[in-house]
Amino acid sequence: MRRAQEEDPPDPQLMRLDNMLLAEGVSGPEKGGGAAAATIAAAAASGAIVDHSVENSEYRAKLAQIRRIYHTELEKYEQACNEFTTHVMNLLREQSRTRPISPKEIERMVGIIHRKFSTIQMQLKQSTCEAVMILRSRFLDARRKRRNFSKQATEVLNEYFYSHLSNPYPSEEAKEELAKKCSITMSQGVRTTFTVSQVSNWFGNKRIRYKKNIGKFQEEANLYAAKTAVTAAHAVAAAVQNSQTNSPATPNSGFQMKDEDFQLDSSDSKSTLLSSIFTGAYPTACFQPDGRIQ
DNA sequence: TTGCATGATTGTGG
DNA sequence: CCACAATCATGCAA
Repeated sequence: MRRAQEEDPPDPQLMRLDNMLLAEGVSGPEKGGGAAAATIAAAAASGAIVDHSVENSEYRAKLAQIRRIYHTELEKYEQACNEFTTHVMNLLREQSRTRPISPKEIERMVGIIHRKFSTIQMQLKQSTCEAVMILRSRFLDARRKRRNFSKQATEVLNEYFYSHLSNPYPSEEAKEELAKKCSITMSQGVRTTFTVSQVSNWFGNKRIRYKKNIGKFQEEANLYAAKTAVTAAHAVAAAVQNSQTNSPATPNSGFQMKDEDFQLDSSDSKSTLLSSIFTGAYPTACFQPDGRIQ
């Protein structure tokens, strides 16, 4: 009775809960996850890749389970509320024989009962919302589902990165190309798609991390530089037969990012590392950062 | 179990 | 919208 005013206004929180349940497809008509599918589609469109076959169905199954529980509970409450109301009405009717009972009193009693049950409903809605949120975060937050790319995919990306060290900003088309290549090489595992945004992410991360600690990446850089150099050398060898150039490797210089301050000083250890590689296996290759043979 | 590697997201600036 | 920087959350090896 005391808390009559608590529930009287249309309660913004309840509306929020209702809206969310509706949006998630928990309340509302039972259909094969129209809203749920939309949610997933939206997540996928925004760059978060959801593995379609397995994850999607699992998500839907769980959501359907939540929906089932929600509806049965709701129905139970509804029923209980009605039963209780009629019961109280009968009692009042009984009492009306011994004392006068005003319609106002009846109304008041009914109101109290309904409010009581609506708070219970509210709790149900709240916990359902929580369950859905947890489910969503479990299944739709890509960060929780991070998988390392396959070795081959990383290889492809690294090859491009180190062969375009002077300007490691692939164009849109280049990104698409890379994404395609990576998709092909990512045969094993669940993931079958490699998107442009993943390529962008990768290059973004790579650039910043390379720049942050160039030393750490030297070995890798030399590896890929040598790799591209040797392939390029083969290509060029077909065209240019007199490869008399035998200068020691002029290491990757002039790594330019958008920031001016980002520049490789081509002075230190890498020269020795490079020459060790080049004197061994690729003595004739004199490469540029962007992979061109000089 | 811990520390580092790494893919994705968020916030900021151009 | 893009790149960057910082940060998150997970994967993985020591």
